[in-house]
This record gives sequence, C-alpha cells and structure tokens, in this order.
Amino acid sequence: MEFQLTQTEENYLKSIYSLEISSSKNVSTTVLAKKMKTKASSVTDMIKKLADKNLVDYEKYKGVSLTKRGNTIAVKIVRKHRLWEVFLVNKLDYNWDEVHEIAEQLEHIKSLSLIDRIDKYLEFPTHDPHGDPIPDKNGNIEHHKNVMLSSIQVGDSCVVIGVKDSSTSFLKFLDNSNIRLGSTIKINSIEDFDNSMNIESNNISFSISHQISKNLFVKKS
Amino acid sequence: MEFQLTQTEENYLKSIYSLEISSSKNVSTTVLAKKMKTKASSVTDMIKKLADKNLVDYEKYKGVSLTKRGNTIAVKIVRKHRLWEVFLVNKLDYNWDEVHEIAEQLEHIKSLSLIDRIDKYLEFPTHDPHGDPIPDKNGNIEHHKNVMLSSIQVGDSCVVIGVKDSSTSFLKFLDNSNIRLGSTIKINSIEDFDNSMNIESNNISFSISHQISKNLFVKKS
DNA sequence: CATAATTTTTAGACAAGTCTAAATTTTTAT
DNA sequence: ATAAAAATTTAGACTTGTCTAAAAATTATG
Repeated sequence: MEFQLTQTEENYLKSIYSLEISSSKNVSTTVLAKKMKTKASSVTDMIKKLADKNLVDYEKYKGVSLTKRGNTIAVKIVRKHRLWEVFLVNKLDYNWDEVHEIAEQLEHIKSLSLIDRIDKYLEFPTHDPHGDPIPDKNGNIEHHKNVMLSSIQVGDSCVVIGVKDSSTSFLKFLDNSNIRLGSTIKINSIEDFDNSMNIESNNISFSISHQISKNLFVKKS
Repeated sequence: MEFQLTQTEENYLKSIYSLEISSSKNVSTTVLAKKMKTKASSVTDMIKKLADKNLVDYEKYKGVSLTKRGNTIAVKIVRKHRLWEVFLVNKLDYNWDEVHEIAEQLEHIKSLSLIDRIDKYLEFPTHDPHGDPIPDKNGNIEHHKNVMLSSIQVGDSCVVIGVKDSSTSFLKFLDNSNIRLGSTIKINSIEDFDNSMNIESNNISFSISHQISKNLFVKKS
C-alpha cells in the first residue's frame, strides 16, 4: 500500500509538515514555494500531484494541508532525518552545524528495516542534536512546548533545550558563545530599545540580540 | 572541478567500470544495456552525454571505455558502496545477502567528508562483506587474483576469499552450506560429466555444482 | 564476397519536475 | 465598493532519462 514517492515529493511533504506545525493554517503556495526554493507555479503542479495521491487536501486558491496518510509519511521522513543526524554527531563526530545537508540526503534512503536498525544502534535517542524530538517507530512525537528564551523574564533562569533555526551561522554563533543544549541561562536584564538581553551563562555575562533569543527553545528551571 | 553527476550517470560509470574489469575490451552498448536493465538506445544517449563530459571515450559502433577521470569517479563510487556494506554488516548486524540494495542507494550520498569518516569509524577495512577489495582514500585498489574454486585441482585445499556473484540466492546457499569468507575447502573429487565437485568443508563432505565453484574466489593454502 | 543476422544509432515521443509569461482569483486599500 | 496589488493558476516550453520503431553499420555465414 505504501507506494514509492520521489525524493521531491517527499521533500514537499516534509516542508508542508513543518509549515503546518508553525502556523496551523493551510499552507499557501507562495510560502511553500519559498520553503522549497522554487516557483509558485511549480508548487501548484506538485500539489495537484500530491492531491491525486491523497497525500494532501487541496482546494484551488486555498492552500494545502496534509491528509492523515501524508502526515504519516512526513513524520517518517522527519524520523529518518533526525536519527541520521544523531548518527552523524554521535558516531562520526560531526558538529551539530554540519549534519543538516547530509541528513537531507540520507532521509530518502528506502529500506523497511534500515532506520529502525539505526534507531536501535543509537539506543533509541529521543532528540536530535538540535533538540528536536524524534518520532518513534509508530510515528508518535512529543512536541516542544515552544517556550522561547525571548519570553523569559528578568531574573529567571532556564535551560536551553533546542534551537528553532538550524542554520550553520546561528549554530556557529552558539558554539562561539559556549551555548549548547543543556546550558543554563540567567536573564540579567532586557534592553527596552531593541529587546536585546544581557544573560549569564557559564559564569560569563554577555549580550544577545532579540534575533538570537527568539530562536532558542528553553525550559524554566 | 568535480561537478555533480546524477545518480543515473554514476550508475552508468560504475557499470562500465565493472564490465571493463571483467572483459578488458571496450564495453558494448548491448552488454551495458543488459547490465543497466535498460534499452540499447537509452545507453547510446547516455554514453554521448558521458563522452561530452569527458568521462568516457566513445567511438560510434565501437563501445565505450572510461577515461581517467571517469575511472576515478567510478572507483570512488565503488569505495562508497563497499564501505557502506561493511557498515551495514558490522555495525547494524545485517546479513551479507541483505546489504547490496541499501548500499546501492547509500553510495550516491554526496559529501566530501562522509565516506572518509565512515572509513575511519569502521577502522579502515580492506574488504567488503563479499570479499571485494575496498579502494583507499586515494583510489588505490588491490585487485583479486581471480582464482576460482573451479580451477583448483583434486586433492588441493584452498580458502574462500570472495564471491563473484553477490545475489541473495547464491549467498543464502553458501550460508546454508556453512561456507563463508575464510572457510577452508578441500577438493575430494571432480565429476567429469558436469564438473561438479565433491568438497570437504567444516569436516563435512558434500557436492557442489560447477555453477557454484565458478563463483567462489579462493586462495590456495 | 554477398547476403543474412545482429548490433548500434537515430528519430520522435513521453513523464517528471521545473520555468516564464499570461490569465485569473483573492485580498487590500482607498 | 471598486480599483490596485498580490497571490495563484494555467499554458506552453525545456531538460533528463527513458521508450519504440526504423535506419544504418557491423559481424557472421554460406
């Protein structure tokens, strides 16, 4: 029943999945086009194909959403992506800013057993190197509470549990600031003018922009 | 300088490489078509494209051969394929008859560093699970002497060092006969009629067809 | 060596995924 | 509420890798 999709189709499903999570509305053609780095007209074509295959619900001019079947497949791809990232970091000693592109390729490897063997080999990790939760074999996934560092109040402390932006430049900035998953951060002050924060981490105080604090998932401690 | 090839182009190069090794003549369109499970006309089209890219030497009606550049790329793909096979067998506990298809996909993953990290992680194996030699980082590969079990004489003993045919059915037969890499085989007798051999392995005597003995690489002991 | 058989190439077509340009629909703003 | 702007879709085209059918070249055979 689980017929073969092309890599491109899989990438569309994955993009729709992540856009649905962050907005909860139907995904628009333009937004999807930007995410897929292609043109709106190409998106329309592909959406029609996915709708024919019952992977998305689509109504002209109204955007798309994943069907149950589409969601199931998207979650599987996310699972593969995140497990491969764990493999690359934990076993091959890659840095967390180096693994995304390789995992983008590895996530499309077709095999009924491979990813579950990897999962076992990695001893069933629950989160990837960026703190994102890994869906289990049955597609169950525990979502972030989405608490951003930017919403924490002066005087409070929190622990970094994930990054929203996984770009190399952001991750390298965090490396240079000695901020990693598990780091404890205390808010010393917030600048009214630009919402930049003075924080304390590893006993060092320094300032970070709003752009930074908006992209760090944290848990109050 | 090392521009991107499609998976299909890579597969053609790999096929030409393996056909060149086994015949040392130019590879004909028909033979390549059979190997690639496609039609001769498709092969002609692709060959032209590869020739344009300076990966093969091609003269109409005379078949193809790899250029130095084409050979270098083909060897890299072979290296990736064989290292991934080692990973699947040694780390993920796959059986040697299960890994070919998955490695066919993994060999096309693009990354400048990945395969060398895998190589290191596996502690620089020299042979894949079927006994085929693994090219090193610089593309150096030590070729089999191509001594087949079928060429060994009655009374002599030898050690299995590789399989020519890596099909599931052949490998499963070997599993069932308790023949694996490193197994010692003694030739008790050879049947004139069909060249079947009576052999002794693991202190058990049994008969194998010529088809079997022609597909086992051995080293005299 | 001449003709038959085989191999190889060419010509024209198709599906997938993309593009540009134009047409249509929806949204925004006056 | 209607015109302008923005978003979306359609139409037609291009590329990649494939195919079938037919033509051309090579090889084999009598």
